[in-house]
Amino acid sequence: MRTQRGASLTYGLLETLGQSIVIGDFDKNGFPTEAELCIRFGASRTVAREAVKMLTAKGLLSARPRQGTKVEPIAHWNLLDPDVTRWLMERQYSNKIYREFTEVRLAIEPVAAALAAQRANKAEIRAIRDGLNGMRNELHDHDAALAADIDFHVAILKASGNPFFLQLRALINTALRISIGLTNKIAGHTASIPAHEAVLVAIENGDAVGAEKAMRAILLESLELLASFQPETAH
Amino acid sequence: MRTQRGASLTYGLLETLGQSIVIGDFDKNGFPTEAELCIRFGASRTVAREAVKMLTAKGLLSARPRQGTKVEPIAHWNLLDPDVTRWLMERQYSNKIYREFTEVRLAIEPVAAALAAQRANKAEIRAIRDGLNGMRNELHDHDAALAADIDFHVAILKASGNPFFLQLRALINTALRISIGLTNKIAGHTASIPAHEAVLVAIENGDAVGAEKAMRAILLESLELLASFQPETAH
DNA sequence: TACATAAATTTGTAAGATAAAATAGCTCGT
DNA sequence: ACGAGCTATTTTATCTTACAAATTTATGTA
Repeated sequence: MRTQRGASLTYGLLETLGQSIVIGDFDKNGFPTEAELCIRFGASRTVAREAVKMLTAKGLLSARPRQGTKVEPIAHWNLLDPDVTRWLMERQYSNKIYREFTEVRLAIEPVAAALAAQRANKAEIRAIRDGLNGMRNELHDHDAALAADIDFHVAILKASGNPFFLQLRALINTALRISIGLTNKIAGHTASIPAHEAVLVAIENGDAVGAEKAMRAILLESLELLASFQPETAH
Repeated sequence: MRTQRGASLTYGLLETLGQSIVIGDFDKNGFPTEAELCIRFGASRTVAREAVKMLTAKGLLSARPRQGTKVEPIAHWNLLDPDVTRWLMERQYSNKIYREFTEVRLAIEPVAAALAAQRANKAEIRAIRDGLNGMRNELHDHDAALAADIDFHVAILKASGNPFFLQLRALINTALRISIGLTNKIAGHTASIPAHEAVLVAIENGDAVGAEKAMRAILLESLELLASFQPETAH
C-alpha cells in the first residue's frame, strides 16, 4: 500500500505525526514546538524538522518563527494526498467520511468509465476483465476478492487515459476497504459481480453512456446498502 | 494565490525545483545530488534537504542512500496538490493538460452543483450569486471578471458540503485562467453568464438534476469552444 | 499614556561530523 | 573462469552545535 520508501526515522515520525494530527491529538494543546517534538518522540532536530516540512507540504501544518507550528484547519489539508487519505481511513470509521468518499467516487468513476469506453485499448480492457475475473474466482477469500475489486476500479481509471483520475486510487482503495469490510457481513460480496460485469461489457462495446450508468449504479447501490444497515456514528 | 508561507530560502528552492521538475529539466541528466544542489543553487544542505523532502511528500521525488535522488514518473506525482497544479499551469500551455483539467471538472462540478442544490443554505447561495453578479458587473475588467468566475465555481464546491470537492479549487483556478485567457480573445466572457445563471437558479430551486445539467453545459461548451479554435499543440 | 527599545521565544539557516545503505570492485580459493 | 565473501566508495540519513531572523512580550522613558 504505502510506497516503498524505507522505514527511516523521518518517515516513521511522519506517519506518527500524520495519524495523530488527523485523529485530533493536538487540537487541545496545540502542536508541540521543535524542541518538544524532539523530546516527546526521541528524535533529533533534523528528523523532527523534516517530518514537519513534509506535513507542511501536505497542508496539515504551518510554521512561522516565534509563532510556532500549528495544525491547519482541515479545509487546508491536501485531502486527496494518498498519505492523508490513508490516515483518514486509519482513524475510527465514520459514516460521514464514507459518504464523502463515495460522493467523490460517484463524480469521478462514472466519467472515467465513459472515457474508458471511448478510449480503452485491448490491454486496458484485459486489465479490467482480469479484475472482474479475480472477483469471480475468489468468492471465499475476502482479501483476494477485495484486491481484485480494487484492481477492477483502478484499471478503469487507468483506461480513462486521464492521469488526474488515477490520483483517486488511494481514496478508492480506502473506500472499498471500508465498504467491503461492512458489506461482507451483510450480503456478501458476490452480489455486485453482475453490476461490475455490466460496466465491463459497456466499455468493451464502446458504450460510454452505458458504462457511465452502470458504474453509477454500483456506487449508488453500495451507498444505499451501507446507509440502510449502518447507523450514523458521530465523528 | 500561493499560501502565505514566507519567501524563505527553503520555499524558494521548493518553487524553483518544483517548476524545473515539471518542465522536465532533470529528465536528461537525472536529479542532482545533495552536494550538487547546494552548489548549483547556492543553498545549504539543510535547505536543499528540506526542499527535497517536501517534493518527496508531493510525490515528485524519491531518495535513497547511495542511489541518489530521482524524479518519479508523472503517474506518481500528487497531481491534485495545489502546488503541483500551479507548476503544471506555469509551464507552457498545452491543449492536452487543458482537456485533462476540464475532464476532471466535468466529473466533479456537475455533481457538486447537484449536491449544492440539495444542501446549500442561504449564505452559500448568496456566495454563489455574488460570484455571478461579479461577472455581470465587471464586463470590461478581465481580471475582475475572472476572479468573480472563480468565486462562482468555488462557492458551488463549498456549497456541496463535501470538503473533498473543495480540493479541486486550485485546479479550477488554473483551468479558468487558461480558458479565460483564450476565450476572451474569441467570443468574450459575457456569453457564459446566462449559463451560469441557469446553474444558480437551479440550485436556488433545489433542482439537483437541473443544476447538474446546467453545470455540465458550461463545461462542455468551454471545452468545445476551445477545441474548435485552438490547434492541438504538442507537449 | 505613548512610543521606542530591549529581551525572549521559536523557527530558519549553516556547517561539520558520523552512521547507514547500497553499489561496485576486488581477493581468493576452487 | 567462477562465485563467495570482504573492502572501498558513493550518497543519503542522522546528530550536534552555533548563529540568524522574525515576531511577540516586556521594559523603560519622556
